Amino acid sequence: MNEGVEWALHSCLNLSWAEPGEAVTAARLAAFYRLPAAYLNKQLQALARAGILTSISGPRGGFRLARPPEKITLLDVVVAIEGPQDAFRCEGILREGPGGRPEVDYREVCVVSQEMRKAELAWRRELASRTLADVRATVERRHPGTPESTRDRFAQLRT
Amino acid sequence: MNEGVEWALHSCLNLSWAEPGEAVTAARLAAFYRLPAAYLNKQLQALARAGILTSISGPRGGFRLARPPEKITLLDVVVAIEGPQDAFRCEGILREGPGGRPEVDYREVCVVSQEMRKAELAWRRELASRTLADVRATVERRHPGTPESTRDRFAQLRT
DNA sequence: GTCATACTACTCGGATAAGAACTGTCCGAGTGGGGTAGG
DNA sequence: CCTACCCCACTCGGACAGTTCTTATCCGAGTAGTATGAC
Repeated sequence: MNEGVEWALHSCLNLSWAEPGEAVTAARLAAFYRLPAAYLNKQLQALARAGILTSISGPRGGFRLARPPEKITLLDVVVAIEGPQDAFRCEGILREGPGGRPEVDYREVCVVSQEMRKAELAWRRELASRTLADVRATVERRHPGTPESTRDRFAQLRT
Repeated sequence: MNEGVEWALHSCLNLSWAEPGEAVTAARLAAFYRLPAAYLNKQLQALARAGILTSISGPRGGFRLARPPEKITLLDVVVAIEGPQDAFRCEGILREGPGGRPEVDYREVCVVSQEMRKAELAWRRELASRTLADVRATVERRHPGTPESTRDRFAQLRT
């Protein structure tokens, strides 16, 4: 799985702690964890294309969450970065086997493919059941000072 | 996920239908689905290293299952090909953040990492609950002629 | 006829390239704010 | 003093290289079977 997934999840989390209505630039989000700014920008663009973030150009621009954290699941973020295709690639191997028919969709017929999809569905279901708000609440319960310190860090990085 | 996973799963399944005690060469397993023989051989080597297959050199050599299909889970095969590491790479991003400590294992502390691991565990659990024997039984129920036709194919490919 | 031996063909195993995907970097288009000059 | 305009700095966005991982290929080490010759 792409490394950008980790960056995207943490960046979304940090954005959820930003001042309401405030846009945070990719440079500041990157400085938070000493990440390469231009590359993080690329990932944030993907999140914007997926409708998870809104991007604002120009001075005072940056990114902010496009909808409340309760409406953003971890699966949304993962799919935005990784793409919607399944991790297990069923290349229709049976099509090349004996008695294979080109017109058959072997993702539906192949038992191996079905089992792999079932497992992947369990993974997706788990990710879809957790929202950004859930994660944020857990973090705040364990480390109550996080929201304030995050806002402070952003303010400090504003130069 | 590597394409070799699909090849490995189907090859193991085909091996489970081979004559008991018969070793099938990588070339024949590859010809079954018109796969590149040398590369499939590489995947089969990984399965052998993982203890799923036994490899025999020389004439009349090849691969066969190292243990009965009831004792081989889909997870075993996936791990043998993909490696044991998690798909979600937690690079300890928090270590570089404010107040990060180098000695902390952030896979245990980071809430994001925990949620991702939980999802991945669900995936692994699903794969571990299905054995090669289960898949084989399902295939035989839907297509009763498969065992015989598979053996015929192997015999035909023996030249 | 039997046995030992050397040979040959066959298979796995790891070392070696080609290709694709991920990671990282750069510069241009667009935008909003602030300074400035005029009324 | 107020307003309109212009310039500039700032940010995203997509186009452009470097590196790692996946995919594919090849040749050598080892082995089992077989043919051959001697006894």
